Amino acid sequence: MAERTLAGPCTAWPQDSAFIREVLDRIGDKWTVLVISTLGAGPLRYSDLQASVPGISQRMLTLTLKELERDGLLTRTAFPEVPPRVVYELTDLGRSLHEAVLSLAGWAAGHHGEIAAHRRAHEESGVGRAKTNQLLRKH
Amino acid sequence: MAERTLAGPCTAWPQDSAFIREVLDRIGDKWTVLVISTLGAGPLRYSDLQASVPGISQRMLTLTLKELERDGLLTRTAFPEVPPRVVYELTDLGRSLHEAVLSLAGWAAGHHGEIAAHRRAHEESGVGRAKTNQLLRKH
DNA sequence: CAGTATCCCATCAGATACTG
DNA sequence: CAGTATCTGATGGGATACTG
Repeated sequence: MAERTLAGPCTAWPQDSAFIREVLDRIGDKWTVLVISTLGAGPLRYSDLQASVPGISQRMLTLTLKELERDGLLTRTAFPEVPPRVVYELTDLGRSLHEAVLSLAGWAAGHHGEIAAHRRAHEESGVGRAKTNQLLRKH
Repeated sequence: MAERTLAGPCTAWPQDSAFIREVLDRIGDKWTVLVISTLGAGPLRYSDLQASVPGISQRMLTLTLKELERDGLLTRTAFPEVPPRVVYELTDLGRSLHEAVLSLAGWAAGHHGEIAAHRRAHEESGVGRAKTNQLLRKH
């Protein structure tokens, strides 16, 4: 087990494939990385988070925060004042995940142009001409 | 733009947040990383892929492969024989994504124990005692 | 302010059956 | 062998209304 390459049949790395699924289930949803990245700059209260993540609903913000807190990626601190004030802050674990996501973002920024080009090429050669035989008999 | 930290309000990094979404939409699904990692060891034909990724249905394998091909992450080569033989192979782009995913897997393997511990702690203190007041008035 | 509680629907993915 | 086609249940997430 000196080299962990995670290549070949999944049955050869059942543990690792389970771990990957766990992380991807965590960060693969619509809002988690946005919340984590937003908190990457420092602690924020609920309403500020909602303002900093455009489009997120109260429901999804609350759900996302609860899951992240449960997994120890952030802390929730409620101040017994009126009106209430609740502050969310990344833990060390949360910050380390943020860094891991950043490296993925680096790949994304570096290669998304290449991917976009491939998609356009595919639309032209595939939809435009080659597969016409298959597409024409649609109803 | 010397430092790309992806921290703070999402409105401060609209481009990057879009790129992240694109990658996560690609690798965040149930099968993509498993297929990519499986092909990381070398080219495989359709039936071998299905055998190497336990639980995947024909439908999902086909869909996943099509999307990966469209994005230029792998190539599909059909040999005009009978019975048919189709071989899938990662492109350079696909291999670079595989590496990016590996670093995430490294984080997962290194920290999943910590996360699991947090979850257990949460279940004991949260479900077990503290939030009883809220839980008891369930219907 | 910081959440809960419901309703509702669009998409995802599994199972099954069929085909070049 | 390498797919396609169709049906269907699960679930993710938006909109809206209400509360301590």
